[in-house]
Amino acid sequence: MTYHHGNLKQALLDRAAEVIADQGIEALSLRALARDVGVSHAAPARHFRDKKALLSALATEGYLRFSAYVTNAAEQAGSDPVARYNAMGRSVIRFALTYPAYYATFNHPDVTQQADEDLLKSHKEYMEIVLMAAAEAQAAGWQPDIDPLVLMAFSSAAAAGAANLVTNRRGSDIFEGRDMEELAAQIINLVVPPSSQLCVEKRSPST
Amino acid sequence: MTYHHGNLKQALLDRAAEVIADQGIEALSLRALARDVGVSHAAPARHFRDKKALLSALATEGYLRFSAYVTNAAEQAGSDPVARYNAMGRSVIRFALTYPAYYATFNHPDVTQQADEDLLKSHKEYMEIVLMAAAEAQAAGWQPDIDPLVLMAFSSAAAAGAANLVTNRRGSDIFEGRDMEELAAQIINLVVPPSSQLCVEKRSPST
DNA sequence: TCTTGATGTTGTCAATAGCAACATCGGAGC
DNA sequence: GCTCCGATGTTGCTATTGACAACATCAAGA
Repeated sequence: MTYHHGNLKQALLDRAAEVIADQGIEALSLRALARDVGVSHAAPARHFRDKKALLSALATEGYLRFSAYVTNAAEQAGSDPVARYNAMGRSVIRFALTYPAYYATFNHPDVTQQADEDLLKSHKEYMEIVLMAAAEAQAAGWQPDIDPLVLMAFSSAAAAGAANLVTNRRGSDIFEGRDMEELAAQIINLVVPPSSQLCVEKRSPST
Repeated sequence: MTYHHGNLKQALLDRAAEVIADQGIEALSLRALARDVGVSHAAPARHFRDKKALLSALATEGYLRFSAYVTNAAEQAGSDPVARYNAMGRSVIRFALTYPAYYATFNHPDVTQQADEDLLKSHKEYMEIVLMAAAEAQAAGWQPDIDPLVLMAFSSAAAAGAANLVTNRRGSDIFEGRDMEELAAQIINLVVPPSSQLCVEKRSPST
Protein backbone atom coordinates (compact mmCIF):
# COMPACT_ATOMS: atom_id res chain seq x y z
CA MET A 1 0.00 0.00 0.00
CA THR A 2 1.46 3.28 -1.06
CA TYR A 3 1.56 6.35 1.08
CA HIS A 4 -0.50 8.21 -1.41
CA HIS A 5 -3.88 6.80 -2.04
CA GLY A 6 -3.77 7.67 -5.68
CA ASN A 7 -7.40 8.43 -6.28
CA LEU A 8 -8.70 9.50 -2.93
CA LYS A 9 -11.06 12.15 -4.19
CA GLN A 10 -13.02 9.78 -6.38
CA ALA A 11 -12.83 7.00 -3.81
CA LEU A 12 -14.42 9.30 -1.26
CA LEU A 13 -17.17 10.30 -3.65
CA ASP A 14 -17.87 6.69 -4.54
CA ARG A 15 -17.97 5.56 -0.95
CA ALA A 16 -20.15 8.53 -0.04
CA ALA A 17 -22.65 7.47 -2.68
CA GLU A 18 -22.73 3.98 -1.21
CA VAL A 19 -23.19 5.19 2.35
CA ILE A 20 -25.96 7.57 1.39
CA ALA A 21 -27.69 4.88 -0.62
CA ASP A 22 -27.92 2.45 2.23
CA GLN A 23 -27.76 4.51 5.40
CA GLY A 24 -29.22 7.82 4.33
CA ILE A 25 -27.58 11.15 3.73
CA GLU A 26 -27.76 12.10 7.41
CA ALA A 27 -25.51 9.21 8.31
CA LEU A 28 -22.69 10.58 6.19
CA SER A 29 -19.55 11.47 8.12
CA LEU A 30 -16.21 12.54 6.73
CA ARG A 31 -14.37 10.52 9.33
CA ALA A 32 -16.27 7.34 8.64
CA LEU A 33 -15.68 7.92 4.97
CA ALA A 34 -11.95 8.24 5.59
CA ARG A 35 -11.95 5.07 7.67
CA ASP A 36 -13.83 3.12 5.04
CA VAL A 37 -11.43 4.19 2.35
CA GLY A 38 -8.49 3.36 4.59
CA VAL A 39 -7.11 6.80 5.10
CA SER A 40 -6.67 9.07 8.09
CA HIS A 41 -9.47 11.27 9.32
CA ALA A 42 -8.08 14.53 8.00
CA ALA A 43 -7.14 13.37 4.56
CA PRO A 44 -10.47 14.26 2.98
CA ALA A 45 -9.82 17.89 3.85
CA ARG A 46 -7.18 18.00 1.12
CA HIS A 47 -9.87 17.37 -1.46
CA PHE A 48 -12.95 18.89 0.07
CA ARG A 49 -12.85 22.03 2.13
CA ASP A 50 -15.73 20.75 4.22
CA LYS A 51 -18.71 18.46 4.19
CA LYS A 52 -20.75 20.83 2.07
CA ALA A 53 -18.05 20.80 -0.57
CA LEU A 54 -18.15 17.03 -0.70
CA LEU A 55 -21.92 17.02 -1.06
CA SER A 56 -21.69 19.68 -3.73
CA ALA A 57 -19.14 17.65 -5.63
CA LEU A 58 -21.35 14.61 -5.35
CA ALA A 59 -24.31 16.61 -6.62
CA THR A 60 -22.21 17.93 -9.48
CA GLU A 61 -21.25 14.41 -10.45
CA GLY A 62 -24.91 13.51 -10.04
CA TYR A 63 -26.11 16.17 -12.43
CA LEU A 64 -23.57 15.10 -15.03
CA ARG A 65 -24.86 11.56 -14.85
CA PHE A 66 -28.41 12.85 -14.76
CA SER A 67 -27.85 14.74 -18.01
CA ALA A 68 -26.42 11.66 -19.65
CA TYR A 69 -29.23 9.53 -18.30
CA VAL A 70 -32.11 11.63 -19.61
CA THR A 71 -30.32 12.23 -22.90
CA ASN A 72 -29.97 8.52 -23.34
CA ALA A 73 -33.63 7.99 -22.48
CA ALA A 74 -34.59 10.48 -25.19
CA GLU A 75 -32.46 8.70 -27.73
CA GLN A 76 -34.00 5.35 -26.89
CA ALA A 77 -37.45 6.83 -27.38
CA GLY A 78 -37.18 7.40 -31.12
CA SER A 79 -37.84 10.48 -33.14
CA ASP A 80 -41.18 11.86 -32.01
CA PRO A 81 -40.18 14.87 -29.89
CA VAL A 82 -43.20 14.52 -27.63
CA ALA A 83 -42.52 10.85 -27.03
CA ARG A 84 -38.90 11.74 -26.37
CA TYR A 85 -39.87 14.35 -23.81
CA ASN A 86 -42.23 11.95 -22.12
CA ALA A 87 -39.47 9.36 -21.98
CA MET A 88 -37.18 11.93 -20.42
CA GLY A 89 -39.75 12.55 -17.73
CA ARG A 90 -40.03 8.88 -16.95
CA SER A 91 -36.28 8.60 -16.85
CA VAL A 92 -36.19 11.20 -14.09
CA ILE A 93 -38.15 8.79 -11.91
CA ARG A 94 -35.94 5.89 -12.83
CA PHE A 95 -32.84 7.93 -12.12
CA ALA A 96 -34.11 8.84 -8.66
CA LEU A 97 -34.75 5.17 -7.93
CA THR A 98 -31.54 3.88 -9.50
CA TYR A 99 -29.20 6.46 -7.97
CA PRO A 100 -30.90 7.44 -4.72
CA ALA A 101 -27.65 8.87 -3.39
CA TYR A 102 -27.26 11.37 -6.19
CA TYR A 103 -30.91 12.24 -6.05
CA ALA A 104 -30.72 12.79 -2.31
CA THR A 105 -27.94 15.34 -2.74
CA PHE A 106 -30.09 17.27 -5.21
CA ASN A 107 -32.51 18.07 -2.43
CA HIS A 108 -30.11 18.55 0.42
CA PRO A 109 -30.04 22.04 1.95
CA ASP A 110 -26.26 22.20 1.75
CA VAL A 111 -26.65 21.83 -1.99
CA THR A 112 -29.87 23.71 -2.69
CA GLN A 113 -29.09 26.75 -0.58
CA GLN A 114 -25.58 27.41 -1.80
CA ALA A 115 -23.86 27.98 -5.07
CA ASP A 116 -20.68 26.25 -6.10
CA GLU A 117 -19.52 27.16 -9.57
CA ASP A 118 -19.12 23.61 -10.86
CA LEU A 119 -22.46 22.64 -9.43
CA LEU A 120 -24.21 25.57 -11.04
CA LYS A 121 -22.65 24.69 -14.34
CA SER A 122 -23.65 21.05 -14.32
CA HIS A 123 -27.12 21.92 -13.11
CA LYS A 124 -27.54 24.55 -15.78
CA GLU A 125 -26.38 22.11 -18.40
CA TYR A 126 -29.05 19.67 -17.28
CA MET A 127 -31.74 22.30 -17.43
CA GLU A 128 -30.68 23.39 -20.88
CA ILE A 129 -31.02 19.84 -22.11
CA VAL A 130 -34.54 19.73 -20.74
CA LEU A 131 -35.30 23.17 -22.14
CA MET A 132 -34.27 22.20 -25.63
CA ALA A 133 -36.23 18.99 -25.48
CA ALA A 134 -39.27 20.92 -24.27
CA ALA A 135 -38.96 23.34 -27.16
CA GLU A 136 -38.79 20.46 -29.62
CA ALA A 137 -41.87 18.89 -28.09
CA GLN A 138 -43.61 22.21 -28.46
CA ALA A 139 -42.70 22.38 -32.12
CA ALA A 140 -44.35 18.98 -32.45
CA GLY A 141 -47.62 20.23 -31.05
CA TRP A 142 -47.31 20.06 -27.29
CA GLN A 143 -48.53 23.22 -25.52
CA PRO A 144 -47.50 25.46 -28.42
CA ASP A 145 -48.62 28.70 -26.81
CA ILE A 146 -46.63 28.61 -23.62
CA ASP A 147 -43.25 30.17 -22.89
CA PRO A 148 -40.76 27.30 -23.25
CA LEU A 149 -38.96 28.28 -20.08
CA VAL A 150 -42.21 28.07 -18.13
CA LEU A 151 -42.92 24.71 -19.69
CA MET A 152 -39.50 23.45 -18.76
CA ALA A 153 -39.95 24.66 -15.19
CA PHE A 154 -43.37 23.06 -15.03
CA SER A 155 -42.14 19.70 -16.28
CA SER A 156 -39.11 19.73 -14.04
CA ALA A 157 -41.18 20.65 -11.04
CA ALA A 158 -43.72 17.91 -11.68
CA ALA A 159 -41.07 15.31 -12.40
CA ALA A 160 -39.08 16.27 -9.33
CA GLY A 161 -42.21 16.18 -7.21
CA ALA A 162 -43.12 12.77 -8.55
CA ALA A 163 -39.61 11.51 -7.89
CA ASN A 164 -39.83 12.77 -4.33
CA LEU A 165 -43.11 10.99 -3.89
CA VAL A 166 -41.56 7.75 -5.02
CA THR A 167 -38.36 8.03 -3.04
CA ASN A 168 -40.01 9.00 0.23
CA ARG A 169 -40.01 5.94 2.40
CA ARG A 170 -42.62 7.43 4.68
CA GLY A 171 -45.62 5.46 3.51
CA SER A 172 -48.49 7.88 3.22
CA ASP A 173 -51.19 5.26 3.48
CA ILE A 174 -53.39 7.34 1.22
CA PHE A 175 -51.55 5.65 -1.63
CA GLU A 176 -51.97 2.25 0.00
CA GLY A 177 -51.68 -0.58 -2.44
CA ARG A 178 -50.52 1.58 -5.32
CA ASP A 179 -47.47 0.87 -7.38
CA MET A 180 -45.70 4.16 -6.81
CA GLU A 181 -43.59 3.83 -9.91
CA GLU A 182 -46.72 3.37 -11.99
CA LEU A 183 -48.25 6.39 -10.26
CA ALA A 184 -45.21 8.46 -11.13
CA ALA A 185 -45.49 7.38 -14.76
CA GLN A 186 -49.12 8.50 -14.79
CA ILE A 187 -48.04 11.86 -13.42
CA ILE A 188 -45.53 12.22 -16.22
CA ASN A 189 -48.24 11.38 -18.72
CA LEU A 190 -50.31 14.24 -17.37
CA VAL A 191 -47.41 16.59 -17.99
CA VAL A 192 -46.62 15.39 -21.51
CA PRO A 193 -48.61 12.83 -23.44
CA PRO A 194 -46.69 9.75 -24.51
CA SER A 195 -46.82 10.77 -28.15
CA SER A 196 -47.55 13.79 -30.32
CA GLN A 197 -50.64 12.05 -31.71
CA LEU A 198 -52.29 12.56 -28.35
CA CYS A 199 -51.53 16.27 -28.38
CA VAL A 200 -53.66 16.77 -31.42
CA GLU A 201 -56.48 14.64 -30.04
CA LYS A 202 -56.41 16.58 -26.84
CA ARG A 203 -56.78 19.89 -28.59
CA SER A 204 -59.72 18.86 -30.72
CA PRO A 205 -61.52 16.04 -28.98
CA SER A 206 -64.46 16.30 -31.38
CA THR A 207 -62.51 14.62 -34.17
CA MET B 1 -38.36 32.75 36.76
CA THR B 2 -39.87 29.49 37.81
CA TYR B 3 -38.01 26.23 37.87
CA HIS B 4 -40.39 24.78 35.38
CA HIS B 5 -40.52 26.55 32.09
CA GLY B 6 -44.21 25.94 31.70
CA ASN B 7 -44.39 25.63 27.97
CA LEU B 8 -41.00 24.40 26.97
CA LYS B 9 -42.18 22.10 24.22
CA GLN B 10 -43.88 24.84 22.27
CA ALA B 11 -41.12 27.33 23.03
CA LEU B 12 -38.58 24.93 21.53
CA LEU B 13 -40.68 24.42 18.44
CA ASP B 14 -41.15 28.15 17.99
CA ARG B 15 -37.49 28.91 18.42
CA ALA B 16 -36.58 26.06 16.07
CA ALA B 17 -38.79 27.59 13.40
CA GLU B 18 -37.01 30.92 13.85
CA VAL B 19 -33.54 29.41 13.67
CA ILE B 20 -34.36 27.38 10.59
CA ALA B 21 -35.89 30.39 8.91
CA ASP B 22 -32.82 32.53 9.26
CA GLN B 23 -29.89 30.15 9.56
CA GLY B 24 -31.06 27.11 7.69
CA ILE B 25 -32.17 23.72 8.92
CA GLU B 26 -28.60 22.42 9.07
CA ALA B 27 -27.73 24.98 11.69
CA LEU B 28 -30.32 23.62 14.09
CA SER B 29 -28.89 22.26 17.34
CA LEU B 30 -30.81 21.06 20.36
CA ARG B 31 -28.28 22.61 22.68
CA ALA B 32 -28.40 26.01 21.06
CA LEU B 33 -32.16 25.77 21.13
CA ALA B 34 -32.07 25.05 24.85
CA ARG B 35 -29.73 27.98 25.43
CA ASP B 36 -31.88 30.35 23.44
CA VAL B 37 -34.95 29.36 25.39
CA GLY B 38 -33.05 29.70 28.66
CA VAL B 39 -33.03 26.11 29.74
CA SER B 40 -30.36 23.51 30.34
CA HIS B 41 -28.98 21.41 27.53
CA ALA B 42 -30.78 18.22 28.48
CA ALA B 43 -34.20 19.70 29.06
CA PRO B 44 -35.39 19.24 25.46
CA ALA B 45 -34.93 15.50 25.86
CA ARG B 46 -37.97 15.45 28.15
CA HIS B 47 -40.12 16.55 25.25
CA PHE B 48 -38.33 15.18 22.20
CA ARG B 49 -36.56 11.85 22.22
CA ASP B 50 -34.03 13.18 19.76
CA LYS B 51 -33.46 15.70 17.02
CA LYS B 52 -35.50 13.72 14.53
CA ALA B 53 -38.44 13.77 16.89
CA LEU B 54 -38.25 17.54 17.13
CA LEU B 55 -38.13 17.91 13.39
CA SER B 56 -41.03 15.51 13.05
CA ALA B 57 -43.04 17.50 15.54
CA LEU B 58 -42.22 20.68 13.68
CA ALA B 59 -43.30 19.09 10.43
CA THR B 60 -46.49 17.88 12.05
CA GLU B 61 -47.26 21.38 13.24
CA GLY B 62 -46.33 22.56 9.76
CA TYR B 63 -48.80 20.26 8.04
CA LEU B 64 -51.56 21.35 10.37
CA ARG B 65 -50.91 24.97 9.46
CA PHE B 66 -50.51 23.98 5.84
CA SER B 67 -53.95 22.40 5.83
CA ALA B 68 -55.48 25.49 7.38
CA TYR B 69 -53.60 27.70 4.95
CA VAL B 70 -54.74 26.02 1.76
CA THR B 71 -58.25 25.60 3.10
CA ASN B 72 -58.40 29.29 3.77
CA ALA B 73 -57.06 30.04 0.30
CA ALA B 74 -59.83 27.94 -1.21
CA GLU B 75 -62.47 29.75 0.80
CA GLN B 76 -61.16 33.12 -0.28
CA ALA B 77 -61.34 32.02 -3.90
CA GLY B 78 -65.10 31.82 -4.13
CA SER B 79 -67.31 29.00 -5.32
CA ASP B 80 -65.89 27.83 -8.63
CA PRO B 81 -64.18 24.55 -7.71
CA VAL B 82 -61.56 24.94 -10.40
CA ALA B 83 -60.71 28.45 -9.30
CA ARG B 84 -60.57 27.19 -5.74
CA TYR B 85 -58.17 24.43 -6.66
CA ASN B 86 -56.00 26.86 -8.55
CA ALA B 87 -55.96 29.15 -5.55
CA MET B 88 -54.93 26.26 -3.35
CA GLY B 89 -52.02 25.60 -5.67
CA ARG B 90 -50.90 29.18 -5.49
CA SER B 91 -51.23 29.11 -1.74
CA VAL B 92 -48.73 26.24 -1.61
CA ILE B 93 -46.13 28.58 -3.06
CA ARG B 94 -47.06 31.36 -0.69
CA PHE B 95 -46.90 29.00 2.24
CA ALA B 96 -43.42 27.87 1.29
CA LEU B 97 -42.30 31.48 1.11
CA THR B 98 -44.11 32.63 4.23
CA TYR B 99 -43.12 29.72 6.45
CA PRO B 100 -39.80 28.55 5.04
CA ALA B 101 -39.00 26.71 8.25
CA TYR B 102 -42.06 24.50 8.08
CA TYR B 103 -41.52 23.93 4.41
CA ALA B 104 -37.90 23.00 4.97
CA THR B 105 -38.90 20.28 7.41
CA PHE B 106 -41.24 18.79 4.80
CA ASN B 107 -38.26 17.93 2.64
CA HIS B 108 -35.78 16.95 5.31
CA PRO B 109 -34.59 13.34 5.20
CA ASP B 110 -35.28 12.86 8.90
CA VAL B 111 -38.89 13.65 8.13
CA THR B 112 -39.36 12.14 4.68
CA GLN B 113 -37.64 8.85 5.39
CA GLN B 114 -39.32 8.01 8.65
CA ALA B 115 -42.82 7.64 9.93
CA ASP B 116 -44.07 9.19 13.14
CA GLU B 117 -47.74 8.53 13.80
CA ASP B 118 -48.73 12.13 14.40
CA LEU B 119 -46.83 13.25 11.35
CA LEU B 120 -48.46 10.65 9.14
CA LYS B 121 -51.84 11.71 10.42
CA SER B 122 -51.38 15.42 9.78
CA HIS B 123 -49.83 14.73 6.40
CA LYS B 124 -52.65 12.42 5.42
CA GLU B 125 -55.18 15.01 6.51
CA TYR B 126 -53.52 17.54 4.25
CA MET B 127 -53.57 15.19 1.31
CA GLU B 128 -57.19 14.36 1.86
CA ILE B 129 -58.06 18.03 1.74
CA VAL B 130 -56.27 18.32 -1.58
CA LEU B 131 -57.85 15.12 -2.83
CA MET B 132 -61.35 16.33 -2.11
CA ALA B 133 -60.67 19.67 -3.72
CA ALA B 134 -59.28 17.91 -6.78
CA ALA B 135 -62.38 15.77 -7.04
CA GLU B 136 -64.58 18.86 -6.87
CA ALA B 137 -62.56 20.55 -9.57
CA GLN B 138 -63.00 17.45 -11.68
CA ALA B 139 -66.74 17.58 -11.21
CA ALA B 140 -66.57 21.13 -12.54
CA GLY B 141 -64.90 20.02 -15.73
CA TRP B 142 -61.20 19.78 -14.99
CA GLN B 143 -59.60 16.58 -16.29
CA PRO B 144 -62.78 14.57 -15.81
CA ASP B 145 -61.36 11.30 -17.08
CA ILE B 146 -58.43 10.89 -14.73
CA ASP B 147 -58.26 8.95 -11.48
CA PRO B 148 -58.67 11.62 -8.76
CA LEU B 149 -55.83 10.17 -6.72
CA VAL B 150 -53.49 10.47 -9.68
CA LEU B 151 -54.64 14.02 -10.24
CA MET B 152 -54.03 14.87 -6.63
CA ALA B 153 -50.56 13.35 -6.77
CA PHE B 154 -49.83 15.22 -9.99
CA SER B 155 -50.92 18.57 -8.59
CA SER B 156 -49.10 18.06 -5.34
CA ALA B 157 -45.96 17.03 -7.13
CA ALA B 158 -46.03 20.03 -9.43
CA ALA B 159 -46.84 22.45 -6.64
CA ALA B 160 -44.13 21.01 -4.42
CA GLY B 161 -41.65 21.16 -7.27
CA ALA B 162 -42.56 24.76 -7.98
CA ALA B 163 -42.22 25.63 -4.31
CA ASN B 164 -38.79 24.03 -4.24
CA LEU B 165 -37.80 26.05 -7.28
CA VAL B 166 -38.81 29.24 -5.53
CA THR B 167 -37.26 28.46 -2.16
CA ASN B 168 -33.91 27.32 -3.54
CA ARG B 169 -31.49 30.14 -2.99
CA ARG B 170 -29.07 28.67 -5.47
CA GLY B 171 -29.72 31.02 -8.35
CA SER B 172 -29.83 28.92 -11.47
CA ASP B 173 -29.03 31.74 -13.85
CA ILE B 174 -31.16 30.08 -16.48
CA PHE B 175 -34.06 31.88 -14.81
CA GLU B 176 -32.08 35.12 -14.69
CA GLY B 177 -34.30 38.13 -14.39
CA ARG B 178 -37.47 36.18 -13.81
CA ASP B 179 -39.82 36.82 -10.96
CA MET B 180 -39.77 33.34 -9.48
CA GLU B 181 -43.04 33.78 -7.71
CA GLU B 182 -44.69 34.73 -10.99
CA LEU B 183 -43.06 31.71 -12.61
CA ALA B 184 -44.47 29.48 -9.90
CA ALA B 185 -47.92 30.93 -10.50
CA GLN B 186 -47.61 30.14 -14.19
CA ILE B 187 -46.68 26.60 -13.32
CA ILE B 188 -49.79 26.29 -11.17
CA ASN B 189 -51.85 27.59 -14.06
CA LEU B 190 -50.51 24.81 -16.24
CA VAL B 191 -51.69 22.29 -13.67
CA VAL B 192 -55.15 23.76 -13.16
CA PRO B 193 -56.59 26.65 -15.11
CA PRO B 194 -57.62 29.66 -13.01
CA SER B 195 -61.30 29.02 -13.65
CA SER B 196 -63.63 26.32 -14.92
CA GLN B 197 -64.46 28.45 -17.95
CA LEU B 198 -61.01 27.77 -19.27
CA CYS B 199 -61.43 24.02 -18.90
CA VAL B 200 -64.23 24.01 -21.39
CA GLU B 201 -62.35 26.24 -23.80
CA LYS B 202 -59.36 23.99 -23.57
CA ARG B 203 -61.33 20.92 -24.49
CA SER B 204 -63.02 22.46 -27.50
CA PRO B 205 -60.82 25.26 -28.78
CA SER B 206 -62.89 25.59 -31.95
CA THR B 207 -65.70 27.35 -30.11
C1' DT C 1 20.99 16.57 -4.72
C1' DC C 2 17.85 20.02 -3.41
C1' DT C 3 13.64 22.23 -3.70
C1' DT C 4 8.82 22.49 -4.19
C1' DG C 5 4.12 21.37 -4.10
C1' DA C 6 0.71 17.97 -3.48
C1' DT C 7 -0.95 14.58 -0.48
C1' DG C 8 -1.58 12.05 3.80
C1' DT C 9 -0.87 11.71 9.20
C1' DT C 10 -1.12 12.89 13.99
C1' DG C 11 -2.73 15.60 17.52
C1' DT C 12 -5.96 18.72 19.17
C1' DC C 13 -10.12 21.68 20.10
C1' DA C 14 -14.84 23.14 20.36
C1' DA C 15 -19.52 21.84 19.62
C1' DT C 16 -22.76 18.45 19.70
C1' DA C 17 -26.05 14.34 20.74
C1' DG C 18 -27.44 11.46 23.98
C1' DC C 19 -27.37 9.11 28.59
C1' DA C 20 -27.65 8.80 33.76
C1' DA C 21 -28.10 10.44 38.30
C1' DC C 22 -29.96 13.99 40.89
C1' DA C 23 -32.92 18.28 42.15
C1' DT C 24 -37.17 20.65 42.22
C1' DC C 25 -41.78 21.60 41.51
C1' DG C 26 -46.77 20.96 41.88
C1' DG C 27 -50.78 18.38 42.24
C1' DA C 28 -53.44 14.04 43.95
C1' DG C 29 -54.84 11.68 47.75
C1' DC C 30 -55.04 11.24 52.57
C1' DG D 1 -52.08 20.77 55.98
C1' DC D 2 -49.00 16.83 54.81
C1' DT D 3 -46.87 13.40 52.08
C1' DC D 4 -45.91 11.01 48.10
C1' DC D 5 -44.93 10.79 43.35
C1' DG D 6 -44.65 11.79 38.58
C1' DA D 7 -43.34 15.34 35.54
C1' DT D 8 -39.95 18.55 34.49
C1' DG D 9 -35.47 20.62 34.61
C1' DT D 10 -30.21 20.37 36.00
C1' DT D 11 -25.54 18.76 36.23
C1' DG D 12 -22.07 15.92 34.77
C1' DC D 13 -20.29 12.69 31.65
C1' DT D 14 -18.89 10.11 27.25
C1' DA D 15 -18.41 9.42 22.42
C1' DT D 16 -18.66 11.41 17.88
C1' DT D 17 -17.88 14.83 14.79
C1' DG D 18 -16.06 18.82 11.86
C1' DA D 19 -12.37 21.65 11.45
C1' DC D 20 -7.67 23.24 12.08
C1' DA D 21 -2.46 23.23 12.57
C1' DA D 22 1.97 21.22 12.45
C1' DC D 23 4.44 17.67 10.55
C1' DA D 24 5.78 13.58 7.39
C1' DT D 25 6.14 11.52 2.94
C1' DC D 26 6.35 11.24 -1.87
C1' DA D 27 7.04 12.55 -6.89
C1' DA D 28 9.11 15.30 -10.18
C1' DG D 29 11.97 18.63 -12.02
C1' DA D 30 15.87 22.15 -11.69
